[in-house]
Amino acid sequence: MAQTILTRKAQIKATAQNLFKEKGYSATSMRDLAKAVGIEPASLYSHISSKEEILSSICFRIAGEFNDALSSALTIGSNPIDALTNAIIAHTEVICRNLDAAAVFFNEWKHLPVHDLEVFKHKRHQYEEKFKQLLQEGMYADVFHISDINFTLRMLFASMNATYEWYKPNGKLTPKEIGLQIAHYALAGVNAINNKETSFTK
Amino acid sequence: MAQTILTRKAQIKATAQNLFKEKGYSATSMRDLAKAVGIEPASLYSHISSKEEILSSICFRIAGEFNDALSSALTIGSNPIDALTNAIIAHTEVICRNLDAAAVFFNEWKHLPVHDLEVFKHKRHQYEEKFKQLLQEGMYADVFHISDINFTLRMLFASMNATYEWYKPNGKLTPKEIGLQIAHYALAGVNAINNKETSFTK
DNA sequence: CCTACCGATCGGTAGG
DNA sequence: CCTACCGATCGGTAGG
Repeated sequence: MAQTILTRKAQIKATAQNLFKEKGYSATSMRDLAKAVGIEPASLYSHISSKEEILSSICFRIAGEFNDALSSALTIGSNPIDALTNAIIAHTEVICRNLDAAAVFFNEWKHLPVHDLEVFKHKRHQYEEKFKQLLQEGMYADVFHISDINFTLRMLFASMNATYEWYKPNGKLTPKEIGLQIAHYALAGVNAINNKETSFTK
Repeated sequence: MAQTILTRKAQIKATAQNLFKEKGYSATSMRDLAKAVGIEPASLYSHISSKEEILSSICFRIAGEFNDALSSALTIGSNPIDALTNAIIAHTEVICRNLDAAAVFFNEWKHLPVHDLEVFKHKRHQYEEKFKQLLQEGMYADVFHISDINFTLRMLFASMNATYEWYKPNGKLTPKEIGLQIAHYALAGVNAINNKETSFTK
């Protein structure tokens, strides 16, 4: 019984992720969602309390995955290059194994109810600050040479976050390889001292 | 008289660009738009024929600006590095002088009516191909060293297109400086032979 | 999980 | 550019 409810709830969330990605949150109606799930619109409310709640759960679940993946990644590396590389790979892997939800996370967060929106923006800022610290540590160690750290941070997140737009699960690059390539690209831009030895430069 | 109509129409479009950016296309109602313009909802239809038409005009106007800017930029440069740098600067400048419209262009194109959507995707693909050719020309000239050209193209567009998210008209970087920085970042990632002489590496 | 239904809002038109 | 209005659709509830 509880099993059935959880499964249906998970199905609703997975379907919502896909619809929100394809049509956007506002253009997806609860009737669209019900139809895709195969139940009547009113029946959705036995499993979820509101449309906004679905969006919040998607956005905060992904936020949590990013945080957890980063924490795990940083327990491994030691020097700035490895630490940044591992962080980039971890971030990219989260996107690649949550393609629909990541698209919603990046494009639909502005439709979060006001309170959730504030929490969301705060969490995202804190997360980005951790990457900024990784860059700073590389600068202190004189291994990264960065003239504008905020600009570099923007380039890095732009490179990583666009991954959901083009990654294909059956493509030639694995999520890990993509992360590594992005890391090489970023390390070159950051003029890391060993960028001549990366496989990217071939 | 014609002047008044044109001015009102321009005002409606400018207001729509701003609302579509802030709230998204689907979540912006014609009543929201009318209120922001200061007229009754029905009065909008004296100047525009439909909500979709506003979106189409925004998306295709920006597409045209990107194309025109790229054409102008490529009449200047000669060697691959200058050509790519000029193209990147041109692209970035279009974004920076059309902040609202560029955000709509990047995030709301999926709501275009079907026919316009097909045309839009085709134009965008053609435009991206021109940048791909610039990368290829640099490879033929042995001045860029790229292992995966599609990957590099994605990195480049990700870096450029994210600009609308953080550019501030009164910030310390001008659009041209931003374009130049992105070009240096990209040229490092592409291992251009002169990347050690760029100002970015300081 | 369904039937039946609510008030609010949607894009857009008629007619001036 | 406005008043008046249309049918369609919205998110969600009552009650079973």
